[in-house]
Amino acid sequence: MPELPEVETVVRSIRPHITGKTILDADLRWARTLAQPSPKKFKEQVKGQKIKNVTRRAKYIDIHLTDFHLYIHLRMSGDVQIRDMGAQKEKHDRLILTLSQKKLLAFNDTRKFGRVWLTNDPQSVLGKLGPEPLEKEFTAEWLYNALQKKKRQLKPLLLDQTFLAGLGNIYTDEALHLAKLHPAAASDSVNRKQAQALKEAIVKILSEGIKRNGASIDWVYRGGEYQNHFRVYGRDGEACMVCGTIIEKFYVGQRGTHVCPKCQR
DNA sequence: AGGGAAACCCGAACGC
DNA sequence: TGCGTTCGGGTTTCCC
Repeated sequence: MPELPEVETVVRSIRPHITGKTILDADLRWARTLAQPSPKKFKEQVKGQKIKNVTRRAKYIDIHLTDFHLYIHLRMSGDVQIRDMGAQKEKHDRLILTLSQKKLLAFNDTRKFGRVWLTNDPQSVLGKLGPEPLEKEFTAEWLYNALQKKKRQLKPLLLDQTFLAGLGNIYTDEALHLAKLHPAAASDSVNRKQAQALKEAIVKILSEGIKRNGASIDWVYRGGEYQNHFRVYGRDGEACMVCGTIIEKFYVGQRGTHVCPKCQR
């Protein structure tokens, strides 16, 4: 399931292959994939656009075009693939862009949760996002102050993309374990030292995920192997790698949550 | 404001 | 083996 490190992996893998190419045609295979604008307008507008660059903001893939930004959010099961012209269509393809130089860009998404936007106003898509955890703006001081201003459980707050943009369920569990903080703890109960530890844990966990090309639980295509290095995620019933206590699983804010009851108070 | 629930989806995993 | 049920993941939206 694509979280930030998986999205980063996709961006890095497609960027060198599509930058500089022109979009010749668009085949929209499931209308609801498109969040904005209408399918007809989308096709009109995207044709003839040249791909200038591919970047990432939080979990949004940002394809910079001549006059627009094409944003793709992979949500749960999405993937973006480059294929040769004439390649067989795949079962869960939602959008296929025909590119110059006989290439195709396919957005494939089994569970149909992923969405695509075409706009010349980045704010309309990204406007509400919080800071980027791997940028300089994300400091321990900022985190401490931001946590103080809220009275929410730590994990749901960290998952809130308007608070901090990029953490998903897996990496949040991992970061909280590394920082020795309990997911249900009140955000304003975290002291400066703990905020510092949490900041460092988040950066470390995300960087580690990127280094290992993502976790790929049911997202096998990229072959990420971070899943072999989970500290707590999916390890309920097994021993904590730090203290040997049995990892527990319960729900916080409707999300499956994994915790070492001894390390995380 | 924050929390809970439901909705959107499918396939894998599970129970019988 | 086959069939029905449950689960999970990211995000939005609605309700209390």
